[in-house]
Amino acid sequence: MGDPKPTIADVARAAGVSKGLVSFVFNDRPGVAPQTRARIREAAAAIGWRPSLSARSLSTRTSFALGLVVRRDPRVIAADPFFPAFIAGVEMGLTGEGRILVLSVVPDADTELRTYRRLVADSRVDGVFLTDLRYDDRRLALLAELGLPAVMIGHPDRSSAFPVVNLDDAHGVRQSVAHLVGLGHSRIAYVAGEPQMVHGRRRRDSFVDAMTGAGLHPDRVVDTDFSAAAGAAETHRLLDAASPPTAIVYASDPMAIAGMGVVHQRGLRVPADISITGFDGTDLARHVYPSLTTVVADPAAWGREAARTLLQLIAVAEAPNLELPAAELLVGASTGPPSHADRTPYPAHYKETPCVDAL
Amino acid sequence: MGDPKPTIADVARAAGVSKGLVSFVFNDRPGVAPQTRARIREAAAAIGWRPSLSARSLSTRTSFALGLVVRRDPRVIAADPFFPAFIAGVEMGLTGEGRILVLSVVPDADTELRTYRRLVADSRVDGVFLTDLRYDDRRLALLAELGLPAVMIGHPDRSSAFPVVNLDDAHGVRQSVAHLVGLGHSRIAYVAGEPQMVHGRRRRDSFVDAMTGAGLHPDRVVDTDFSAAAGAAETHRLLDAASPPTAIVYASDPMAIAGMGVVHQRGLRVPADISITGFDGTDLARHVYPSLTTVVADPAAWGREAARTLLQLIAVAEAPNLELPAAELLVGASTGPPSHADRTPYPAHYKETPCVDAL
DNA sequence: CTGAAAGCGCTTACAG
DNA sequence: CTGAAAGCGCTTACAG
Repeated sequence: MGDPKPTIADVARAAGVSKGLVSFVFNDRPGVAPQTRARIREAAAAIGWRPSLSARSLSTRTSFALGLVVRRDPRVIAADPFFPAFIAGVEMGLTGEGRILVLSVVPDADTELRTYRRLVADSRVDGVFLTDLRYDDRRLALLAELGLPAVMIGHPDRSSAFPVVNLDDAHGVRQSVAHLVGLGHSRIAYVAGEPQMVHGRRRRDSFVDAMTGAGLHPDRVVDTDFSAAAGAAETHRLLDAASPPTAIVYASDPMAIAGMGVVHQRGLRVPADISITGFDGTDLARHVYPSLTTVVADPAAWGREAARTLLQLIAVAEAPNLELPAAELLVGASTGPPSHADRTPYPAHYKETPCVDAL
Repeated sequence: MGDPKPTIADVARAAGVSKGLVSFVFNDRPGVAPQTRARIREAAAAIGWRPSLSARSLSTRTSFALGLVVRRDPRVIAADPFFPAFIAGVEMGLTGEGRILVLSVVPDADTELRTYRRLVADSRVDGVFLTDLRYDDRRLALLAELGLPAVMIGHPDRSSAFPVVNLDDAHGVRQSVAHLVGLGHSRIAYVAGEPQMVHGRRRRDSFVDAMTGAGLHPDRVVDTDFSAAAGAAETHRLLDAASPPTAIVYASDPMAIAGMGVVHQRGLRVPADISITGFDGTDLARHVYPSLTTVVADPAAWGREAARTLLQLIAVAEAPNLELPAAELLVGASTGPPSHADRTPYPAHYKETPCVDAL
């Protein structure tokens, strides 16, 4: 058997007070004499008692946990550096708060909504992080109906009572366009993410705006599912066009790297023939050749601040919106001036007759 | 107020039985007449009652949750496709079991051990997944002491009472070596992961064994921290050697892709000058140029089976070890026969005098 | 500022 | 096969 776990009654007995008083002390409620408070703390420490979470959960209807439900294709999420960094950041924001993170990965919208319902029905979480907001996102109404506190990661498409923690990633897209225009590009394409996602379309819109603002036609914009495969396929399509782009802006680093692979496969050079920019600032982007010009954000800071905001919302029923430093362009070696004349694609046997032999 | 949530008492009243009997039915305990059982189920469904998890947790000392504590540098984990896929698999194994996943990302060993202690002290989880097993892994003794059920993802370095769900990844490394040897390579290098991790060293050992078995000297083996930066740095070092390798086997796809970047940066060709193989079978590996020869495993299946094993262990106090299909080599375009003669590195201005212009 | 008691909503021997 | 009661370990009005 060993020593049975001490309970609040043991502490009360040791300190010569009632259980209620011990509870008051451990919940920082006023109305306990400082010396009594100290005596109770000492008694608890001596006995090695900590309040039972299960018991507290039952009487306070609190779970001391936060939830993150991720609706993504596992294949896509595996290539996306956002979530691991975001989660690590959330963890930082939770440190010392005695709360944990409940994670769920779901394949589709129905499962997603069912998962939230269930988390609430079982009192599994005290609040949730809303990532990957979509247009007409059904989660907003559901969570409002369920009365579950939530913090939105990025702005939604409509007003909502939940606080927003935002990081302006569109800024990085605008910088990408400005950078390319500054280099002399005019035929710039954009390989977007999922258009159903608010951040996906917002980035795309900011590309269109930046192009229009520069007096250029944003007529080479394609949507994808964010996968490397889609990035590669759309790159082929763009390059097959009668008037192919001289630069391509991608909505993610994996897609940009896949696109770079396509460019190389077709015997074209980066950036001499095609300039390429990514989005995410992944570690890998710095180590491909040529190193990727990309947009870096700080998803860990995003997670940390989102956690703090959610904890505040849960604690005092309201929390202000928060704006984080915008995503910034990091210029690598994958962007450069376009060639002065339009070039036709180089012969596909480039790779069979490698340049190095020709030197 | 709305309608207060129904309790077990409401169901008992509606069914005309005692609360205890309702509890028996919902816990599938024997000794309830089938018709009574049905009547109680109906009453509960009509009322919309589900047992309160908090109340069950308090009386049964069960949390209905499983834990995963990941000790990894967020930057490295972001590039590693293992965890997202593994977690998605765990989710599949949990479906319909009414259990959730608690995730924690920690930076170091002390925090890691403290996290397990805390999960147990607060009865947060009924069992945990042990990934990234290390030599002299202190978690094994700690969890045994705490009495927390655990399932080991891969074999540990010593015997342990916890069940193992294994996937032979070393097989893929052996296949990589055999593939390269078959192509005619003899100077094959290995860029390993962290040597403190059992799977890291086991893969490295199997590389050494495979080389020795082929009558070759495994004298080009370097350790890394699994980061793309380390993969790139070690690649430079290997290629700077007096007798550089003609093929490099990497312990991860991100390192292999970074290594490929280095090779290209130095004006060498893949695979004409250097063959490269990776490990993980990431989506991106198929879309770099040339496409990466890599080793594919099924981390989602690993997660699913690990979840099932852990649930079984928790339910009946024991579960058998499980062996999953081994990781298999997937040949891409990044491996080919070596050049017949030793070549010196090509001039660094390769990229300034591109081959395509020379055509 | 303090104490005794009810309540959170289940589970589980125990007696019948 | 069934019922009444104690217990899980807290929190929280309520009375003093």
